[in-house]
Amino acid sequence: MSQPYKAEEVRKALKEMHPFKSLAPGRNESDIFPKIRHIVGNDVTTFVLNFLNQHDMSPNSNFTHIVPPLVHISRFNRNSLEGPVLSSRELVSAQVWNDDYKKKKKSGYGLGQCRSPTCHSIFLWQSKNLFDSSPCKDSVTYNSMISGYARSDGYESEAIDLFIQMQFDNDSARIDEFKLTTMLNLVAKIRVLHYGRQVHSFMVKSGNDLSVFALSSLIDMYSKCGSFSDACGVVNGSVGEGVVDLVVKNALIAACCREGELEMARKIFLDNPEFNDNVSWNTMISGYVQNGCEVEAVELFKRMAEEGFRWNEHTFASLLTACSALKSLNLGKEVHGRVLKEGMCLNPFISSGIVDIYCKCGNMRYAESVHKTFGTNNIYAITSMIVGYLAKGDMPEARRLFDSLAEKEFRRVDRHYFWLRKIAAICICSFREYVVSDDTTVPDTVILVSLLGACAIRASVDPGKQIHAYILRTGIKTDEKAVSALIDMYSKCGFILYAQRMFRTVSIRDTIMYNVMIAGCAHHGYEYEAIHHFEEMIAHGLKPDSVTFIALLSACRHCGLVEVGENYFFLMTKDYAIQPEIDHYACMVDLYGRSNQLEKAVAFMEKMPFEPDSIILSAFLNSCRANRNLELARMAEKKLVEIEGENGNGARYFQLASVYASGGKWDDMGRVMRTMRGMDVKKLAGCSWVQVGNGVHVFTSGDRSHLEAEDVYFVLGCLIDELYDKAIMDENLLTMM
DNA sequence: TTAGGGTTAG
Repeated sequence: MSQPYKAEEVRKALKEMHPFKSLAPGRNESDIFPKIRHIVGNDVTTFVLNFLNQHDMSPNSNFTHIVPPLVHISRFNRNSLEGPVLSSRELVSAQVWNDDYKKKKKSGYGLGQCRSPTCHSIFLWQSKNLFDSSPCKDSVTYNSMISGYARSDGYESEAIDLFIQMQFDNDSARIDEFKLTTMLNLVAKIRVLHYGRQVHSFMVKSGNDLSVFALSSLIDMYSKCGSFSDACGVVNGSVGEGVVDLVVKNALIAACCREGELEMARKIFLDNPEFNDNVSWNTMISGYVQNGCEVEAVELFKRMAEEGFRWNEHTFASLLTACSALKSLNLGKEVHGRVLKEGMCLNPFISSGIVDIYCKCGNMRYAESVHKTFGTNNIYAITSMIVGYLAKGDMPEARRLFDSLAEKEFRRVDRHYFWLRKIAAICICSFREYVVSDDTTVPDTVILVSLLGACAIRASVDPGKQIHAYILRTGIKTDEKAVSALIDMYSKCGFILYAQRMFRTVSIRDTIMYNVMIAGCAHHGYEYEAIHHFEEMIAHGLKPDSVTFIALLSACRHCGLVEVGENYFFLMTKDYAIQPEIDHYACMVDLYGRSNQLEKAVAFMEKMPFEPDSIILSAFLNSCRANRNLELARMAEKKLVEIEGENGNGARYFQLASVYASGGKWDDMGRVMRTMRGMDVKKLAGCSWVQVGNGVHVFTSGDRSHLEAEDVYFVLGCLIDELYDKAIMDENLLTMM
């Protein structure tokens, strides 16, 4: 027996949509009903989605009762209100899995991404009502309901309960292959290995473990639950040989990539390549990205098109992740252009990926622009932007974006939202407040690393020390990343001796830890120690990366070690195959400039594979000023105007004016000053600060406004005298030698 | 009618 659900009732339900009145004051249902009917004849699904997107769909909402008829129409009754009589089972199916949902999911525009977060639960809530009221439930009814629960975040235990309960309640609803693969899908999602083993045992006992659906689901479940050997065991260890089903093959490739077994993944991928589809290529590209092989991912991306496969949203999403990791602004812009051409910018994965690239490259202006154009409701894009502003130390902007979240409908239980609350601790609260206000959750080391990073940016040693003490007191196990963050924090807050002491006490060091230590030594004028640490890391068999060389070259430029710097630059490309980035080139130009070798700096800039950016030219301008070389300064000015435009960065014009002033070229200086006129040019004064007790004391050049300025300048005078005496002594010593 | 593989944040 099926419960009928007639079209007439749908019409009645629609006519009773009294809450519509509250949407537009003055309208009544007679205005609304023709509109609905009109839409039903065209694209009702869009209407339903927009409706769901625009309104509160919590279970207590006034609108919830109209969801079933709307979904009903969208699924079964496109062209008229007169339609077939539907059973409750069909309605359950319609609401949990309507055709449009599947189509949209396949094209990358899943409902989960385009409607408000509360809506999915309302589909389920309505489905459950229908399911409970249905007098006749068969196996398919149960499958639909279990599948609906399994795919909805937060309803996983309901799926398990229903799966168990069904075996006691209903003789006609037997456990079949559909239910078992659905349960495997659920286990893969919640990642509980022993549940997976139970379902697998059940499949073997009931003879449901041999179909290609079972195989792919089992491989996926074991892989996602962290048991790669079990995933391989599903195909009897014959990985890559005789895999007949493409989905099974792709599941295996994905499992290998997840495990970091890229060579094995590549072997399976290249075995019978004629069977590969877009998913195979996308899985392989994504595998390279997941394992830090971004360059290979970009190469494969190119080959994919060459071999006649079409890029889709998944392909671009992986490629964007690769560009972010490479921090390549040029590549990012190229991909951005391609994405615009392909019309994929509405996909939330894609738009947030583009925002992320610009944030990682530090170009917040572009990031803001993309973010505003392609939707401001993407929590990933907002997270990237907050982190981008934090990395630049721009706390007010980070705070502004965080506050904007309060107006949006992100789910409070969403783990992304949960993470953002941690950022709030960085932006807004002190660590002490964070610990007190959030004492139900012990922060993990990753959170602590973020907090320490913020302390380092703000050069706030006190909260940094609090966090260090908290780690020691609570006995939280610190990994290499946490120790590196502590070393970095102490170093950037000016406490290089603490940083060095901490570094010495650690027995296991990785490349990142050496990088922060080398950079710390370089910044504090311990150039030879920086070089010593580099040699030590090589001796320990660690592989330096591009950051290592930025830190090393930075050390060289601070003490004018031109030849040593040149050697490292050469070593980096030849021995370690590291492609120099713009930061490496900037270090070299600065190194030549500071050593008064302007011709070498110019020759080096001319050989660069890309145009010098404003940072390089700015460093070069400083050298021109020190050397009073006005001809080269004019050349740099021309380039700067090309890069930044006539209305470029005001600080650069100040810099340029001071170059001309230092050479007595008052006409040129006047010209630059006139260019600045009418522009909103502000120069942020450089300043130093020192924390004494609970107070921070800030000093700018020539500033005598401090209450104790007289004493401060007296001590400063003594220090200058002492340095002067030392310089004289050094000079005498050199003469004697 | 209901099940399988590939895409984002620290």
